[in-house]
Amino acid sequence: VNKSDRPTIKDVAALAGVGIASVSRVLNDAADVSASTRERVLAAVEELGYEPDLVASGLRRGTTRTIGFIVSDIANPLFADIIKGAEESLEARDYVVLIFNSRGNPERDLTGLRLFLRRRVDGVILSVSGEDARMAEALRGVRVPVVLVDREIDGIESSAVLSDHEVGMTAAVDHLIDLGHERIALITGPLNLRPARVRSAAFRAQIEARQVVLDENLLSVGSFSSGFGESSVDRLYSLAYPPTAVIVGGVQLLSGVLRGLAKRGLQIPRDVSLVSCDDSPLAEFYSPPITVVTRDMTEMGTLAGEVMLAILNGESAPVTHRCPTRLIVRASSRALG
Amino acid sequence: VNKSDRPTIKDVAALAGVGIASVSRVLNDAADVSASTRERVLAAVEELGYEPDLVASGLRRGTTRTIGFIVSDIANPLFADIIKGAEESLEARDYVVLIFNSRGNPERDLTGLRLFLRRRVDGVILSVSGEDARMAEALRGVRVPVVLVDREIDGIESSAVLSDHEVGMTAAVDHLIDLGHERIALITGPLNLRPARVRSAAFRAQIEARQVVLDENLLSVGSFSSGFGESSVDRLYSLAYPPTAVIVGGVQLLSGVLRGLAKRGLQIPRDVSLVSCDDSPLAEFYSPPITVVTRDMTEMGTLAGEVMLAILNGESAPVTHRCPTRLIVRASSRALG
DNA sequence: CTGAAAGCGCTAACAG
DNA sequence: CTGTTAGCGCTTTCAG
Repeated sequence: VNKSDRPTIKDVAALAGVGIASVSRVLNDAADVSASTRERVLAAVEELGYEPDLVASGLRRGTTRTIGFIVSDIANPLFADIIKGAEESLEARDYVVLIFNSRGNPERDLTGLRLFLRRRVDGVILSVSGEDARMAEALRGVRVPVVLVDREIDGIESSAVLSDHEVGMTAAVDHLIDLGHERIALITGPLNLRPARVRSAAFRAQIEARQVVLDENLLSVGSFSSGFGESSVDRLYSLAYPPTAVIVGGVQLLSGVLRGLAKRGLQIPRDVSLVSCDDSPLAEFYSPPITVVTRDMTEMGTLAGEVMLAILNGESAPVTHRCPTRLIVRASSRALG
Repeated sequence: VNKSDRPTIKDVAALAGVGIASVSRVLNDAADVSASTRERVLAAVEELGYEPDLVASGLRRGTTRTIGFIVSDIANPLFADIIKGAEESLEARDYVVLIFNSRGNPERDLTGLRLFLRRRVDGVILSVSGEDARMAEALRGVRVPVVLVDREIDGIESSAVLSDHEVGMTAAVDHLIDLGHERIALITGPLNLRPARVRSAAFRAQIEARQVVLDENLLSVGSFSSGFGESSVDRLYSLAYPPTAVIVGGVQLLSGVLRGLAKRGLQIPRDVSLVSCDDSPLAEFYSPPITVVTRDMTEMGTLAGEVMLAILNGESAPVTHRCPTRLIVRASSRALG
């Protein structure tokens, strides 16, 4: 036994009466070891309660079998699903996923990235809080595989798993216009985050494609927070010509929007039709149930994990996967009039 | 420069024209180094973009400045808040939090614990999926600090941060009885998880304390899933004497209960009064808004982090913190009749 | 004040 | 088939 109270490979070797290399062999390769050696080693491992030190082995091997995942908001259930998916594919190959929550703060993105690199993670998956130049700069020096999830960073050509927000948003706009709406508002997060950026671009594009006049006053782009949802409603319904329909671009935004609408006594769908991006228990069980654009986050995570594994296995060419979004029509949207 | 493309302390030392020990000194102690040496080292670090290898330093120092956190369900926003709190206190002291999601599977709890120990985390915080004997056994051999969050494990005397579910549940029962309800149902998760165990014990105790007849048929104890909520409602409303009020013991259970109630055309609070444990956007914005027993999860996380830091700093005596729960009366509960 | 040297625990040649 | 040995990159005595 050694000075510390935690057994090392030496202790196991001594107890088993073999060399430390044999212990290592039994625990790893399992190749070319006699049955008797194996047995004695295993017995010693058992008796000592030995757990190999992955820090030491990582130092020696140069790999930690750890993937770092930076998410912009762990409180958002969508991310929980992505993470779950990524864990599933990665853990199947004996990688463990380390999660860092940057909480909407691009500064923390950088901190998290540095943290991971110093800990020698084998790869990073990013759903960061900011897609800015500093992140691009930081990423340029990264020598491990990088996979972006629903994020795009200028000048960085890494693999990515992206949602087809265009399709979903286009469907949402079409749905409302088909119902006779022309004054459609969009409330969404900051343009430096892909979901908001792509959604608002698709929104503008489809409004114009359908020959509807685009009123810039009906665009409310700012943050994904519930508070921004509420203040946006306040502003929109102070307009001379308020919207007859609202598209909400985010789960937590929805809470705020509902609160704002309720506060003003506006009823859904009588006074306003609502479509929200990303499903949630609130959207599903609200009365009336909210029409949403939904997507399979778990699948995106799984895909991200698989892409990571592929890179780790040497398939080097960066790939981009696009994941579908689709409209689920519920009771919050109805014909104008 | 060395064979790999990542600079090491040696490269820095060579470039600065000093010994590697000096580099280490500059980067750590910062004690007893001449200004000129410091400058040259710092310049070399900058030029090379050197990032110290925490795996190597961890091996040498015997500490990784990493705390492992096992949560039973990362998709539950409550846990996101706990994690956020823990991160805040721990990161302030330069520890990083590694999260493992056991997804309601006690088997995965064990896997996660082993993973953490092999990676030489400096401590573990547990909100595990099962409080069983196997976990107790596994924990007995752990030589790093352990902090339990809203969990209790027989035979393990580690520090813990616990919610006062008794107080909240007692208030909920009192509230409903005061409103004239006598047939009160409880739907909650498995008894091998503290929140469900304590809540149902408190429920029974207070029902009896108030001299109300306890009907075992009104107790629905099984899982925290939304599906169990729905099937429980089905069963409860097939009884000859269905409840007039229901206490729901969990956030995802609530979705299922609401669905079940809606399916049968039962209106809240006209046909049934509802109280739910733990607040959520769904509870807040449902119509009618749901009366809930709430608690500050972020604070629990912060506390857990602080307790961990205290142990890490050598304050050895295990402590148990109790965190308050309180009733928020909304529109889902009203006088019977 | 600073460099040389000895490991932390493990794996991967390299000889037996 | 198995033991010995040389590091992985870093921190920390121990002598200068």
